[in-house]
Amino acid sequence: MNQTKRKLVDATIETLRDQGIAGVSARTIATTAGVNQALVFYHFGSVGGLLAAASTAAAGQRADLYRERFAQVTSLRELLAVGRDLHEAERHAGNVTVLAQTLAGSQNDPELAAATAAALNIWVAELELVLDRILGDSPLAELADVPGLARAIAAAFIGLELYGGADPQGAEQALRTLDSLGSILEFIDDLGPVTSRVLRTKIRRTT
Amino acid sequence: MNQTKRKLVDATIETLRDQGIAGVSARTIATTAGVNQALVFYHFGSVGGLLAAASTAAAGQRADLYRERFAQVTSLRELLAVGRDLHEAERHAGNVTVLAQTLAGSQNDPELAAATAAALNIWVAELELVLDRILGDSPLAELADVPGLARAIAAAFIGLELYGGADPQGAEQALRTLDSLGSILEFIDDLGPVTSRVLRTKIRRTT
DNA sequence: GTCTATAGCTGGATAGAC
DNA sequence: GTCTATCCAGCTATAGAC
Repeated sequence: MNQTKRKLVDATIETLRDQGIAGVSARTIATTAGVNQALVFYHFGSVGGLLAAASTAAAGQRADLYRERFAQVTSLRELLAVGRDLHEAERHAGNVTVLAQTLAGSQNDPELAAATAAALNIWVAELELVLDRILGDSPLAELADVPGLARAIAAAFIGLELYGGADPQGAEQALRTLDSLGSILEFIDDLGPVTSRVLRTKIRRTT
Repeated sequence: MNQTKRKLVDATIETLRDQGIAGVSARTIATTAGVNQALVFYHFGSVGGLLAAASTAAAGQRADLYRERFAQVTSLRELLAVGRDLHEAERHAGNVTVLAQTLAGSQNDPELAAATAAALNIWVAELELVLDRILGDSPLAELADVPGLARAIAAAFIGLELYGGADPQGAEQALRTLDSLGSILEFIDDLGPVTSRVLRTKIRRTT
């Protein structure tokens, strides 16, 4: 990848983090990158194209970084802990914000919507791997189908990220509660065979 | 409230729903409202002021509408069902999208951030009421503190809304899984006294 | 309270020199 | 591959007629 292209992608992430989707333009990005505004169109065709590329790049790079951490997760609580770390680290780097903001921008830009969905799927795929491994034969796996759960977690994570932008304390409060919920789910995970069977039956009856 | 002001607020909601935060401007909103663009500044001072007003209005009106439904909720599953209805109904009306998009716009606009946080708190307050009533003395209430849980639910809901804009099928999959998770939590809610005690002990040990 | 008109700026996008 | 220069559309915001 070209040096200038990379600079533009990095600058897009930075601009998205600091200004939000409403603050991005070929000019603001190019200024941040220290290159000429026309290069946005030369390299990416349009601002939307650059946003899409940045969205994909941010997700790809970061998922690579966290793959090893994910691989070591053996419980829901640990998964939550990784999520917390990721939240902290990426809040400053801006990679989660990129997803949140491009997601918001996807409303009126089908091309960006496709790219953002693809970027999100990178994370979702990682989550599916972890969940498959963690849940294994626990009662949780039986009903909380892994693909759906992975998507719910990713969406909730994005929502929390955005929420934190408007109300940091509220978001922190929510995060603490999620830790507690993790304990509950872990409890389910550790159920004895008898109680576990009761749960299974109960669940089958309600679905 | 003035007729024109109302028209502008309604048009803002509509524009936010159809174009996203990146697509709003005094002109696009005024055109949708069928009034002159200068009136945005006359009535609301700035586009940001109008966004803030729309955010507050959308949340207030809708919370009023759903208060009765919320009051009849007696279980987590029912709460989820109301959430699903709200999701469906408001996706078309655009009131949830307003929150999601103004939340995204809050990144670089402190005034809008404050207004959006206030709007979200309207929903959070409703949720707290319901959760307090539902959870009562269940084992869940002991650790999943209600204020944090209410905020987590609101944030997740917003995240799902945004996610649905980029990947409708993925969002639907996630929603289905949340229904299942509701069953699990209800199971916890119905635990016998013995198992319930085991859970409490376990939880105390981990926090 | 609502309109027209306009100043002044920033936006996307392209042509063409280098 | 990068730059300057430029077109034109759209933007916020204000002044002033009605």
